[in-house]
Amino acid sequence: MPRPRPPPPPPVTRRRRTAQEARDAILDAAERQLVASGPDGIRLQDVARDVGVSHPTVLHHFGSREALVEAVASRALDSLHDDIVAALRRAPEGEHQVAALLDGVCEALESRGQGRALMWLALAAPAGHRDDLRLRAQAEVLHATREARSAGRAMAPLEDSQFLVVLAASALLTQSVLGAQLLRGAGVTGAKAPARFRAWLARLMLAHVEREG
Amino acid sequence: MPRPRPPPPPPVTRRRRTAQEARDAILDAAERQLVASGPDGIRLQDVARDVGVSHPTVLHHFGSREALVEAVASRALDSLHDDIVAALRRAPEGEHQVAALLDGVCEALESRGQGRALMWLALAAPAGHRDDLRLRAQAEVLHATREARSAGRAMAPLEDSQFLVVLAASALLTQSVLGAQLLRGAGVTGAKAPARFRAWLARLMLAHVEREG
DNA sequence: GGAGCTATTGACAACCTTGTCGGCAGCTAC
DNA sequence: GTAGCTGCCGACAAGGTTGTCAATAGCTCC
Repeated sequence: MPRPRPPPPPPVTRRRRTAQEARDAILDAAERQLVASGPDGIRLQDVARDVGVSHPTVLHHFGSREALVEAVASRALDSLHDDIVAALRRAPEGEHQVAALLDGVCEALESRGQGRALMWLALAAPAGHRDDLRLRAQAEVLHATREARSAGRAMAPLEDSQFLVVLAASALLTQSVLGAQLLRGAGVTGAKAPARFRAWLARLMLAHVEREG
Repeated sequence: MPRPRPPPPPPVTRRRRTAQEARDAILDAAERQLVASGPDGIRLQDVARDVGVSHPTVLHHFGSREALVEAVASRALDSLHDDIVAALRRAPEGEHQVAALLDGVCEALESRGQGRALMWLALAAPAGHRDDLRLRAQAEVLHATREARSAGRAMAPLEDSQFLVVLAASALLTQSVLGAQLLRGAGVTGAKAPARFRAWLARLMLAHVEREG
């Protein structure tokens, strides 16, 4: 007779969510952990406490820690991708197009720490496992725009547009991870330094495009 | 009488290093772990096994895991800084100066995974703890060079040089972490893609400097 | 009101990690 | 050779992690 009645359990009333609500809440908490401490920093106990459930509940919904990490990583990358696509679509026409575009992507990378999440995952990935940065389409759009503008004049090769996209992605991603740290390290001061840097980068890219076609 | 003689220990002959040799070997192993799995991935047991000692030996030499991580991080960052300074000094004069410089810094970042180590540490750092990227001196050297060249003509502000250095650092660092992943994601193919990208970046920077003074 | 489904839970197990401790064993100096 | 310093080790402790399981308790449907 092993303890037929454990000490009368405190008459707490359990909250019962739908499976979807529970999964979402758990993913939210896990994503915060991912951004803050990386995939290895995701602890079932912490996530559970954050959501207000016990850790077996997390396992009930995701099966294993590994599956949870996979789920949160997929969701974060998809959401980042969607945000970036939305930012690109939102970019206005005209002179300040590039600057606004960079600002939009920057917002997508930094608003919820998605840039950090991406970098964590890239570092932790077992040697090129996640290789879908999905920049190809953006490079092609940029190149098509340049072709339309050039109107038959000398035209830079496709690789030039690809490199431009890679350069912008590198700069914005690094900014989202290192924050103002890199700028401060170089001696740039002021609260608006990141914004100034983005504007400068936009001018640099624009000048390059106008020079090279 | 608790086991006065455990099964006669296998007559292995211990290897006895000097304290310095042991510390260095342990740091080497811990650094490999740091590059591969980040600071959180450094396990005393793994490091010890890698070196060929028992884990209490590691604790004997460093006192605690935290101290070991701190030591390996400091050593890695110092070594990276030294390598980069050496690469900058080595850069030749003349037209291909910038390209060679980027190649040198790239080598310093990638040869032993130092770029990955830096990014791991930046991500894991508790909100701007390590802020010494030490780019300021390099920005100032670049600016001085430009001033000497400009010879009194219109001169870009110091911030322009600082942004240039930040941009180059971002691109090279991202390359060292994401490797060819980013380039492949943008649609760039070929084994020499990273080198081509660096050469392209060098031309871009050079063109900017010649345009802006 | 009652039955069934299932989200939820406490208790437990197995494992791994850091850290401590006493003692063993190379190396050096005398 | 032998005494001492100290690098090194086996064994153990304490705490934290993931994962299992049987049981509980909300919610919906009848």
